[in-house]
Amino acid sequence: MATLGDLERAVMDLLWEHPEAITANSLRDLLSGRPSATDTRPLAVTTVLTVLSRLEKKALVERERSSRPHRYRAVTSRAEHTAELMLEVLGSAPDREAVLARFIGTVSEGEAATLRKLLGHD
Amino acid sequence: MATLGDLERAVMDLLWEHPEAITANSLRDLLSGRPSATDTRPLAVTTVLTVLSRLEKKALVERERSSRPHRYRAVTSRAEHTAELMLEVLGSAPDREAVLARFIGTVSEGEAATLRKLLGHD
DNA sequence: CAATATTTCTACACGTTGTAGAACTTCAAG
DNA sequence: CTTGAAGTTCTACAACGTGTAGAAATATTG
Repeated sequence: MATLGDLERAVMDLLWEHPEAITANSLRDLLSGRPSATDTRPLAVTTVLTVLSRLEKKALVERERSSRPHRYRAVTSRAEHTAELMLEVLGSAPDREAVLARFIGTVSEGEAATLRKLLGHD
Repeated sequence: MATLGDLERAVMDLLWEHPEAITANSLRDLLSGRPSATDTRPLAVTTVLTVLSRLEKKALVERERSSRPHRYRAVTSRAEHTAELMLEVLGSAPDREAVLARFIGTVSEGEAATLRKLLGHD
């Protein structure tokens, strides 16, 4: 699972916020409105299409080829994706428990409470 | 915090296994012995030095410039490093708790037990 | 000092990402 | 059907990171 570039990331963020599939043109408009794009020339649609293709190849995005302006949607939710990334990072460690210990030591108290709840029963 | 390439990773793995600072030449030898290097020409020591410099720039490695063949050591333990990476991934999520929920749902029962212990008191 | 070991510089190939024009395809209006 | 607009795919290139290492500079040691 490769890591995302800035634009790919921005596109994914938009797709994650949009439950319904969305067109490349809409995405371009949304991208133009985002903070980091102020005072920059709006992206060409082809640019957006290129990153969408790449994201599709990475299996992060799915497209409806049926509807004419193709519509794109994220394959997984951001939470799922992020959790997968975390597991991927953790997975490569031979000392998983030590990692978890460090990790736990850093989350906020509120989150620790959430974790306790999630782990609750046993 | 950038992500590591294969060789950078291999070097870090060796440094993490070696508590004492170690020279580039030793590292080259160790690298030649590792599984993925069988039937490959051994790396040039300059190659190892290059990646060590890059790792130093990334603040993952520290070198003793005092001793003549410089000696290198990892700045943090692998567990620390991995935990930091996990936090970095998690940090970029606006829905941290949802991510944690997914995450918890995937760790093994043994690890869940460890987590409970770590979160133990409340 | 001269030979040798070590380190730093410089270089290049290859893959990824941002970026977009050119060329091709499809669809709707006439 | 034809044609033009809208949409999609191809092709390209620059910038950057990484693997790789020779050349050049520097330090050690005999």
